[in-house]
Amino acid sequence: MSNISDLIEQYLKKLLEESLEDYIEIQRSKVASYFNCVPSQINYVLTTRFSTGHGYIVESRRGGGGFIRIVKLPLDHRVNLVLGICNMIGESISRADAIGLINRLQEEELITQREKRLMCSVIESKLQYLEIPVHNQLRALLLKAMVTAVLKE
Amino acid sequence: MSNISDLIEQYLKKLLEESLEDYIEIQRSKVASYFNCVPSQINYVLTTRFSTGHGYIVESRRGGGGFIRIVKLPLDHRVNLVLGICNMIGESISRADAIGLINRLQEEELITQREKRLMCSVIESKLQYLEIPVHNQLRALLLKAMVTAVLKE
DNA sequence: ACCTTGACTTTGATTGACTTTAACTTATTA
DNA sequence: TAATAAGTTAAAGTCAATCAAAGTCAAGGT
Repeated sequence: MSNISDLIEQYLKKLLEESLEDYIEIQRSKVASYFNCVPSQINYVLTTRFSTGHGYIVESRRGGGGFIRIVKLPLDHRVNLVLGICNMIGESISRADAIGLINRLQEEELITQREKRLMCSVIESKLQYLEIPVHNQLRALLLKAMVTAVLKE
Repeated sequence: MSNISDLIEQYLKKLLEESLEDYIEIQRSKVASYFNCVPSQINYVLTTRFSTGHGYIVESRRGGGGFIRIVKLPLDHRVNLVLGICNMIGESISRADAIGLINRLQEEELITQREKRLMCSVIESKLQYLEIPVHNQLRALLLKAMVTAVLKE
């Protein structure tokens, strides 16, 4: 215990709990200097403890007035389902499997018809520049991003 | 997060919303002194947040009695809508412009909050690990596919 | 294995010096 | 006197420098 990363993790989770919203906005440099560490340490904590796999979404903006926003996904069974789905998708997925999964989501009424069309259009768009293996990875990446995004609420 | 540019953006959008017309006319120097910033800051906001990519047209006149007119393009003529938007997107689009366009679609209530989040997640997903040389082109491709999927009907 | 650090990169915002344009005012000329 | 040219002032435009973040990555530490 009490390595800096754990302390920062606890600190951020406390902030999230105290927040009236389901998210917090921090400044990387502020948090870093509060903990007397280099700024990139914050990135380390974010990627190791606040990934989508852990039920968080991290957004940010650089430049003057930049910030990092940490969104906590509500942990109802729907979300668990989707986290499970993300796990299922893994690093790579075929076109057919992706479409199948999207159809499932729609049958379960987790997404609307329009959202299904939208997601399928992404999966099926002709990415003529890419090699096949990269294509499967790209699909997985995009699909997970999309599934996560529709839940974030 | 209270950088001046964001505040100016909000201010102008509010003016546009309150306006009875589909445009507003401002004086650069007035707005600048209202926000206590240099006049060219207004230009920065206009080019980064009110580009045609974002669905606005900016016209102006210099000299005595000069002004800047910001026209909000109605994105609502269903028939040519998809074609027009795809045209706007072109072969290549920056991350910022893509997000701006998606925001416009939502403001115009052509897409829902969830659909917006979904689309943004695609645009913002971290593709950097896959070695794709042409991010801007890929973005354009995906965005056009999504717009078409969700708006054609 | 996980954590910590720091050099380097990328993105975004702010500023100010300089340029261009348009309207107004005054002087000059047919 | 009316038309035109020249000068003055009041805008807006451009661009490059600088500042202010956050991101990446790899090397080293525990």
